Amino acid sequence: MTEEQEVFLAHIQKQGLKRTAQRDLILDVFLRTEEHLSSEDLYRLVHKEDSSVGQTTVYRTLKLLAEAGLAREVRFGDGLTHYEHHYKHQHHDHMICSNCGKIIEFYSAELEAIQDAMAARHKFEVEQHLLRIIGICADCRRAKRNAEKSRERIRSASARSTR
Amino acid sequence: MTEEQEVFLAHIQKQGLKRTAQRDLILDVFLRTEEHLSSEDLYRLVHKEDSSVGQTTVYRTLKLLAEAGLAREVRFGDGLTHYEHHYKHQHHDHMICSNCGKIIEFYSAELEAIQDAMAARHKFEVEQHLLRIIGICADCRRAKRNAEKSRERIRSASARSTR
DNA sequence: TTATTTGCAAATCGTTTGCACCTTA
DNA sequence: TAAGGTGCAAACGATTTGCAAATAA
Repeated sequence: MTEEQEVFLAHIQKQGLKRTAQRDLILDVFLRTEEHLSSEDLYRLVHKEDSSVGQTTVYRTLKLLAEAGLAREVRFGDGLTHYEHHYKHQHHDHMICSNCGKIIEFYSAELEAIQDAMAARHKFEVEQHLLRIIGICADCRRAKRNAEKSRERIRSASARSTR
Repeated sequence: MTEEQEVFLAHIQKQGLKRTAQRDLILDVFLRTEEHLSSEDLYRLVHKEDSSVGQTTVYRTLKLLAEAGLAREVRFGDGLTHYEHHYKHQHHDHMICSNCGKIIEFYSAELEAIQDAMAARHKFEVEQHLLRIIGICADCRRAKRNAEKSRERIRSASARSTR
């Protein structure tokens, strides 16, 4: 039994809830991914392994995983709720590629320190914070540059042929 | 005519759209607020002044204001889309009180600089970024402290009377 | 006159809930 | 056996869309 499974079991028992095959499977599939899955994403993966599991159970179990401290809800602003691993995972922020959707995690102690200082200046007690940088990732920038070069080659070639 | 109204009119004409009484009113009401309104909030305010305007028109006009650069969509993660003034407004971030919902705007050049540096480190081209700090505001913290003190007074008073 | 806009109602989408049946402790 | 859990279908709430009637250019 992995540490995560133990944490989940402990949470379940502390709350007087019950261990079920569905919950075990959903946790298992969740732990096997390293993405920022939406409930629907996870449902599809779980459904592949046991098509009798319903969407509702996945929604409810993700809530449970969040309560147990194993998952963290993240709203990227696309209307979906995403979940990422949270157990023993350091706090971090996200860069999201608006072209390909890739998510890059990053952490900066300075950033954290300044945020705390800004909060303190407003006598604000921080519960959580969320930083999202949206833009174009290195791969997509390279692809874009290549596409431009390629267009240029075609242009100059056709200029030559019609000269 | 205010500068904002001119910007709106220019945008409308450039797009081959039409100026209407509803759009004028919605812009006017929007400009008179300094909050982070949801579409529903704005609808209620507009409705008070002209009850013939429909919700749909408010939704559509807010989209238009965002395109014209007069409003900015902000998702705080409460499921609603909020809009704030954007024209000639400097970029800023938000602290949101989880108790009373108050929104504090703040800006830190250092924060911006570090974000850009983090992006550069990942060869990431920033399009926009969003920082949200959630916690308890100064007022709510004070109220909480007072409530505690008051509870204590009652407790010690009743202890005295039953002694 | 003609393309655009309007308000309504219906549709949509992610998520939640009510409920009868099933399972765990 | 009692407390919980499940899957389905229906309900939900914010937003969007289809449409026929109204309006600006």
